[in-house]
Amino acid sequence: MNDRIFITAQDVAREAGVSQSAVSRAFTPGARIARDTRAHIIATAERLGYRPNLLARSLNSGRSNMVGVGVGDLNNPFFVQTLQLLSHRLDEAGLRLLLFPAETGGRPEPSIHEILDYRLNALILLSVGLTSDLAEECRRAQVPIVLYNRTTTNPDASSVISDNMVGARTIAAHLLAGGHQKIAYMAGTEGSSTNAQREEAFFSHLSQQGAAMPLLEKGEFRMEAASAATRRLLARPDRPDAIFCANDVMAIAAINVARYEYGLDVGRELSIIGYDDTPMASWPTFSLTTYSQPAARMVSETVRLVHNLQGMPSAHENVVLEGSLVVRGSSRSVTMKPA
Amino acid sequence: MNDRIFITAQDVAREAGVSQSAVSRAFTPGARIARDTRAHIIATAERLGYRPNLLARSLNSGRSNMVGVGVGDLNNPFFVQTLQLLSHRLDEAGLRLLLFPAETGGRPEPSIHEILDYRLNALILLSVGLTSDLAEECRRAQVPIVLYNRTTTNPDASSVISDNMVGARTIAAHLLAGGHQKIAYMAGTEGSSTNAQREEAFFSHLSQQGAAMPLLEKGEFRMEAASAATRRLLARPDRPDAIFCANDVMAIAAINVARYEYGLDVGRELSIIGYDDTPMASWPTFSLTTYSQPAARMVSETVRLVHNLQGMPSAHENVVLEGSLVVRGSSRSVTMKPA
DNA sequence: TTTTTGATTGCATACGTATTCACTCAAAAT
DNA sequence: ATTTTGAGTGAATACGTATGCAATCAAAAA
Repeated sequence: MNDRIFITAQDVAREAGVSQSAVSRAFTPGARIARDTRAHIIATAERLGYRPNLLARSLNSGRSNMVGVGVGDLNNPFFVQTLQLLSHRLDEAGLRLLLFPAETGGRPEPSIHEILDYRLNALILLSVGLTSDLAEECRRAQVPIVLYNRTTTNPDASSVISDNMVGARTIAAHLLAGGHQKIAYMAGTEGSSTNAQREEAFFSHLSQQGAAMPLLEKGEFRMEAASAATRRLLARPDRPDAIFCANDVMAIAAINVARYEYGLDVGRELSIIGYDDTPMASWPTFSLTTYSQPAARMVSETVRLVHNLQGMPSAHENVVLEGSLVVRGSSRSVTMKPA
Repeated sequence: MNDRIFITAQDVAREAGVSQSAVSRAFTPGARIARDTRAHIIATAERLGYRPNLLARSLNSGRSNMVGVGVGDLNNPFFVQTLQLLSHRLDEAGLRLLLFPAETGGRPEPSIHEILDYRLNALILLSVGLTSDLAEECRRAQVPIVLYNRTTTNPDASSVISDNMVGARTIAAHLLAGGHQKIAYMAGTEGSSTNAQREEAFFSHLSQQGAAMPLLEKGEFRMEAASAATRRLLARPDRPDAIFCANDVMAIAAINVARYEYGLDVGRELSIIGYDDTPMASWPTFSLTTYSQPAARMVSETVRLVHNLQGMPSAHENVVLEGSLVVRGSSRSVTMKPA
């Protein structure tokens, strides 16, 4: 069927007058082989244009040195940033990144099943929910799971998140300090731990402080849904004076709608706050107040987990990092006098 | 070293009372095997939790069904969009996407060398220049190359681009029709075919029409460089009344600087035009006039090429697709009366 | 009834590398 | 001079699958 011809270790061995084992050893750091022999073999290999077949190596060693990375929504710059960092960090760690679309329209992709059969060192899910089916399948395929920006109660998976409770409470406090009277929460994907934690902490902090129950709309972490949600909020007679959006993408959609469809002065008439601190948030057009997730550290922790899970597949860990509030112009910080 | 234990075809064979070949055939569509035998084997396999080892399969067949995708700058939404489309299309085609960072600070990554040893079906470079060294290396590794959004004179590579000459000329004509007197061109990465074609066509069309030679600044296709370039242009005594930026990212940087640092009314006092038609371009804040590159079709063509190159590694092709001008508010279309 | 056909199946081997084991031989220790 | 040591090497085998080849056997053709 296939007629591609490659130079193998056998060929090099023949040409160099040694055994195939010797060639293998010449390319294995720390293997027992004489200085001169190695030099000679390397030279011959170079001359013949030999390259070790990584598939064969992986098959032999039982691991592919590849990490599967499932991503849900690349329209979210936070995940693009993460993916970028991840590709570099994994690269530095000598691991290859197998990217696959994790869900299309909410349903998990079929390809994820096939991916697992590559003897992956680990599976990283970027903001993708973990079904128990998938967890079970990974267990059987002996592929450790690391959730990024999601948690789970499943003990068979690790996770790396930032402290959503603290973040949401900090934002609630910031809004109260700004003297906002009518606050709204724009929720992300229902059922995601990320949204659940932010929503829960936001509502409970407001309630603890004796503030009114916030309005609630669903934006699914996505631009279009968030635009629609914003319209519903702003069309109300008792229009809110502050919206906390569960991520930056929705916040930017909200700003666009508020400013260009309702002519509102965002930051004065209406405060809008996001979550993530995406690069765009700092652009002057948006100047978005938001809660920064430490992407670089989150990625570092993720890669560390992947490494740790190599030896001990069951050494699962749930990492929670601290973020920080970034105040910009889209929210007012001090109470305004009534007009 | 490694103690992971997997169920192999051998195990299934023993359990089902058949040979290993039979098991293999049971999982190979179109193989000669009896209906009942197959059913029995599949059932046994299911029961034991058997999954075929794709590494072994790839080693045997000589191709990994993986495609390497090298990406330079994920800060550019056009490539994010492309990556997104690509991940779905490749998936549908039964191919896996091996993502790797193609260049860090201008220099190609070392990992690209290692990637090639995975018996890739093809290597796709997203807006990354092809050095002759790399081309040679791919030739030896027998991995066909497809350049996306770049061309090359190298006959060992295919390419998919949109017609940059037509695009740039169309924009030049649009600016002239708008009565602009002092036009500037903000260049992308020097030495890239993409920039070369746009620059060449833009300049030559203006010159053919008897317009003045445009100003030239370099923005490297990147936001920060573009902001700096915009400042240099707008600080001039003979400030331009139009800037054609060689991509959307730079155009948006230019809008931000013009509007928030120089207080200019973009679209009236200063026309700014981009290239790509990134999702952001249509946001009301920017309302960017730009030239649309047909990402979906470009990706389809790319995947088609990857398929075609399977059998005939030398059947290289250079595909050029048509784009279209998208006029929005950031440029004026009609001549304005002098104030 | 004999021959032909064609569908199933197992055996053996290939894919290309890493690694264990046993062996050789020179240097060091006794 | 003899034993011990240890470095260096090759032969053999394992990793898990796919497939060419030959063998088997029942059905169909003669």
